[in-house]
Amino acid sequence: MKDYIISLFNKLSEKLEYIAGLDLTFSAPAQETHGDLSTNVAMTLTKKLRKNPRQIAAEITDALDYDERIISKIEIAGPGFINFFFNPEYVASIVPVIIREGENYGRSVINNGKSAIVEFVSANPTGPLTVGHGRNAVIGDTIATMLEWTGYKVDREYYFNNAGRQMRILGESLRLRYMALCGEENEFPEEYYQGEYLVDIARSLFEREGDSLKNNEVSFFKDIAEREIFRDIENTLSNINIKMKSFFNEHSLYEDGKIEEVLKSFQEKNLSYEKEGAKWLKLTELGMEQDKVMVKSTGEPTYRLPDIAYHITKFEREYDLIVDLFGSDHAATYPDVMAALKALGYDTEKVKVLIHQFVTIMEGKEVVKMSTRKANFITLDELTEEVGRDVVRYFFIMRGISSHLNFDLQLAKKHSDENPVFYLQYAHARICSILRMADKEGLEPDDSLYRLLTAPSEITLMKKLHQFPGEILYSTSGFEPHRIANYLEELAALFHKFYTECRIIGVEKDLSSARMALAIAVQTVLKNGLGILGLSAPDRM
RNA sequence: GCCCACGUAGCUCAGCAGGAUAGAGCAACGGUUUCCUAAACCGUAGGUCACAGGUUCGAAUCCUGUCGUGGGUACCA
Repeated sequence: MKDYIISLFNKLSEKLEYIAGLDLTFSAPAQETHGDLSTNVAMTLTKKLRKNPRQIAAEITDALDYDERIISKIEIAGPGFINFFFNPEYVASIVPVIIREGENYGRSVINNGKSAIVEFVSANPTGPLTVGHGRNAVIGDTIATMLEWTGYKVDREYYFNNAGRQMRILGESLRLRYMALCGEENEFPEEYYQGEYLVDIARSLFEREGDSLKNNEVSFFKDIAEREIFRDIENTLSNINIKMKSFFNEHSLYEDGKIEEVLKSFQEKNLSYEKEGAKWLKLTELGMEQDKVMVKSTGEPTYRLPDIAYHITKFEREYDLIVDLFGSDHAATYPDVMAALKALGYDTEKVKVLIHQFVTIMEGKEVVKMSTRKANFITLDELTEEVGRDVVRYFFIMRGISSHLNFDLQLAKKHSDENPVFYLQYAHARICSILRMADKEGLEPDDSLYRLLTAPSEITLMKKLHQFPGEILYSTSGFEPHRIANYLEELAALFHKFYTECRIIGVEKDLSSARMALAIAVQTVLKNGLGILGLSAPDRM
């Protein structure tokens, strides 16, 4: 609908010069009496034209040449809004369109031929994924799907680091657990990984191999811990419907010599220096506040160097769009990396860094502090088992990524039936049920009869259906997956209202067929939308 | 101290490319089923959009400051 109005104004700019090049905005007014779409152009032009806004609005509307089959009325209201009213018949013509496009309704081709990589989760394999990682996982996966719906070919990637201090401690933790089973008394240090999962791994090792592994090095145990934990992580992700295309090991950057290459490039560009035995990156020269260490005096690189090298591989893999999704605890790290990449000549415009805020876990009124090392966490698996995949996914996607999220575990467990996700799924199940029933009655849908759909609740419902493709585009360009969830809730509400006001079965036959077609259109959009969010669309509940 | 995000109904949160009377769910109260699924629908009540300035014809939305919350500010990632 908006597209049509925009095309009108584009044509208009030939007649009225001052329209050309304007940043036009059209929005759906809050009140129905204000029309279907509204624009404030006239008000924004008052200064430039030195005229009364209503006068300008009149000038514009007089010059507009529109198709009366599409627009029924244009009026000037309030301080100078121009309100457009659409012809109900045009609104209803969306039904056959949706039925024709089916599972593709809402997809667009604007990014066809382009490729994107979305990096997310990226938790180091030191323990099971927690509820905290869940938000990252679900947001990342949904954004990837949204990008696919606009035409991108998308790769989902998980980046991890299996070297360094934390992993050594992990290996040592497992070794100690194992040695204890072999009968060797030991003290388990407080700073080691306390989690039960390591005890489990140790136990299965002992059951399989007895005490024959006693003399192995720490690295042997580290490898085992890593392998087992990764298996667990992949399983956890698959439980909430997430499949990574690739797992990128930081260590490979050393083996390929990428790290060395980056160091050399910085040296060549005179962007690094040595001080106190460490190698520093001249970030101050790139406009940052202070220089940072790239290689510690111990010879180990800090996260910056591999992060830079890793991003270079993304550029070398020739993605058109590079999306990084981090929790706010990583917010401080990426500006350094971006500045460095830019200095090395990479087009950082392609990189979109998304920062989501943390989930605060509440147990009633108590805040639950989680730490993988201290093992006082709630795993994502536990949560999924408790409330189900759909609820987990919906919970993490339904709010804006920049808002802090409170998650009351007691509430989630107790009132899981009241989760809004059921509201959406119920609307879908209800439609399926009606269609089953109608089929039994020998009724058939007929989308060519859409002109019969004129009831107010039908019209508002169909206007909502019109908005779906635009909503996807808008949500995707702003990386705002929660908007899809909000949209679907509104659509479901309008359907439920339609359901209570209009009967599908038991009315005149043609009207019945037209309403069945409308129901199918709603079902299609719900299913497509739920699919984008990674949720199931049940046939019955 | 400095940097980032956030502060909207009792609770959890939408709205924030400036627009017309600030919304939803839950919780509270009341109503709707001889009729396609009541996991639904309708209604009542609930607000100084943290606070104070500023920009604007117009601010929950943009800017500045204050307060509060979370995160960061390491030769941890």
